[in-house]
Amino acid sequence: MRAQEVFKAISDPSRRKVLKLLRRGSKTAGELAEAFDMTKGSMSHHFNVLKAADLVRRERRGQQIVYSLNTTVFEDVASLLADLFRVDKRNGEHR
Amino acid sequence: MRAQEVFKAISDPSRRKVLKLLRRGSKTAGELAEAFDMTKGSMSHHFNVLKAADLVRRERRGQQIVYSLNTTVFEDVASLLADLFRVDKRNGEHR
DNA sequence: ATGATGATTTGATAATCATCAAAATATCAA
DNA sequence: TTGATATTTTGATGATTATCAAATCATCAT
Repeated sequence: MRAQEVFKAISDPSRRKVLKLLRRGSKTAGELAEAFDMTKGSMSHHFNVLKAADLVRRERRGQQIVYSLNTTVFEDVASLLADLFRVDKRNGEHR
Repeated sequence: MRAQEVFKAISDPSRRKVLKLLRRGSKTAGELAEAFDMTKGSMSHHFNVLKAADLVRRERRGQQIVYSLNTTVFEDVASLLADLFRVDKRNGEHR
């Protein structure tokens, strides 16, 4: 997993909203776009960022494209975050 | 907690490195800056971003300033992340 | 008060990013 | 193949961000 791409992806509120919308189940690009006050082109950009971070899956179904959450990445992100905050017990405070 | 500021803060590799350095204990601004190939001014900028996100504590000690991890935010970030990926059991898949 | 040291702030610049409108691609249906 | 629909890609623009050099601020020691 690329921490860089994942955190960048999550740092945008629109993209977090997309992820939230996908919690209830997969949705087409159009369905997702409807929930935003933004052009479909812009939305497509966000989808790409989420895909690059491997946070969503993409699947074509006829003329539409269905997006879904990729929950397997969650564990990676979580452990990465835990690692980031894990205080080292050895070695003391600054003096 | 401001999700926006926290995720933005964490999305930068230099800032994540700062957090990692602080896991072993508090460090002065100068000590932290030494670990980077960057001016102290730039580092100070990163410190500000981390502080704004409440990810670090800042304390003056004489003529130096000591930074330390604020681990209490960790729980907030973790639960926010969990929420983001929590799949809703009710309501089915896309049809 | 003066100088030295540690750190932040400011102003400028280049890079990255979000957004739009328009063009391009893919699929379906006639 | 032509047209319609769903979506992505491209090119441009404005906003944000990371970075630097220089200036400023705060503290300490003389």
